[in-house]
This record gives sequence, structure tokens and C-alpha cells, in this order.
Amino acid sequence: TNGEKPPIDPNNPAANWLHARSTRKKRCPYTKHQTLELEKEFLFNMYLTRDRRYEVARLLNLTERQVKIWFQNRRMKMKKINKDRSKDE
Amino acid sequence: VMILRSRFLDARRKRRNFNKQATEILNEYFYSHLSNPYPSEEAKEELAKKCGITVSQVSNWFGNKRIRYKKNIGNKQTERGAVQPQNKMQFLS
DNA sequence: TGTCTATGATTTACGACGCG
DNA sequence: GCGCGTCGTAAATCATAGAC
Repeated sequence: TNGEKPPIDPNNPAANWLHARSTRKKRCPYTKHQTLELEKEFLFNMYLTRDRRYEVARLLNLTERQVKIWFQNRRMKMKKINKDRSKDE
Repeated sequence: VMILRSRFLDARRKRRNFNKQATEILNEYFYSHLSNPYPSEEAKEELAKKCGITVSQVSNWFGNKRIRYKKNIGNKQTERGAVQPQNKMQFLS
């Protein structure tokens, strides 16, 4: 839903495949401590209540949105791991 | 058996570069669909089978390829190989 | 053998879309 | 409509095979 062309557009690379959000927050790797605590919380429950999300965010100095998205990504990761394991025969 | 199994799992866990033929197949698909290098789930499955890798690995490869290709535009990286003179990228006007 | 860089995998952050 | 769910992805980063 927007452009943001790479620096150059030599001839016609046919690379119109969009994407490239200009307003996106840059990825910021979490600290070992943050990741460890998030993993512990995930072990306790894969889904967060509103209150728990607020508390975790406050404790780890992350936004609630970051915590919410971390859990979403973590659930996807778990799904992939389970899929790979099941293909182990 | 446990030892063999764990050894097998360990061996698989280690990353290995894909063999030349697999890379050629993936590149051929990529460059012949340059205007829209996003294989469908079905296409990914077929590529995975032909390359002897998993669908996830195909997805990883295309993700890496798209971003790294973009980062090179302007470079001489027309990358040899699969692009036939009679390119297939048409329409989309 | 000891650098490095290319490559496959993983980690953040969203957009698109679904459901209650 | 909102709010949180999944799915597929971009982009940055990680880990280390492998080339040199």
C-alpha cells in the first residue's frame, strides 16, 4: 500500500513487488532477560489476560503491544516446532 | 538406538547449504517469476519435493532471496542461470 | 590453519483478514 | 466497530558452513 523505492531502479527489474513500510518500527532484539521472562510466562500460559499482559510489559519495560505480538509470534513458533517434530515419524 | 537417533537428530539440526541442483531449481523459479516471486503453498510444496527440502526451507529461501535481491538492485547481480531470453514476465501493465 | 563472507534460520513488527 | 486471534511476510540479526 505504498512505494518507498530502493535507491535505484535500473532499467526494469520488474521488481514491483511492493512492501517496505516506511513507518515501521525497527526491529529491536530483546535482551536475554526479557526473552527468558517471556518464555517463562509462555510456559505458564500460552495466552495472556489483559492484566497479565500489562504486568509483564511493565516488568520487562516493553509495551503491551510488544508483549502481545511476542506471544503471537511465540505461538506460531510453537506450531512450527510441533509440525517439524511430527514429521520426524 | 537412542544414541543413533540423537545423532541423527543432531546431524539434521546442523545447517547445510543446499546442493547446487536445489539452488538452481529455486533460482529458476525466482527469476522466471521475477514480477511476482511469491510461490503459492502448492508451488512451495512442489519446489520442496523437487529440491529435497522442507516447505519451511523453501519459504526461508524465498524470503532471503527477495530481500537480498532487492538490496542488490543496481548491482551487476542479474545473476546468471535460469532467465531465458524469452522472459515470462509479461502483463501487469 | 585462521579469517571472513555468503547463506540458511530465527527474531521483531506489521498488514490483511477472521471471528465473537 | 473493537480487540485479539492466525497467517504470511519484511527486515534485521544470528550462527556458522565454507570459501579463500
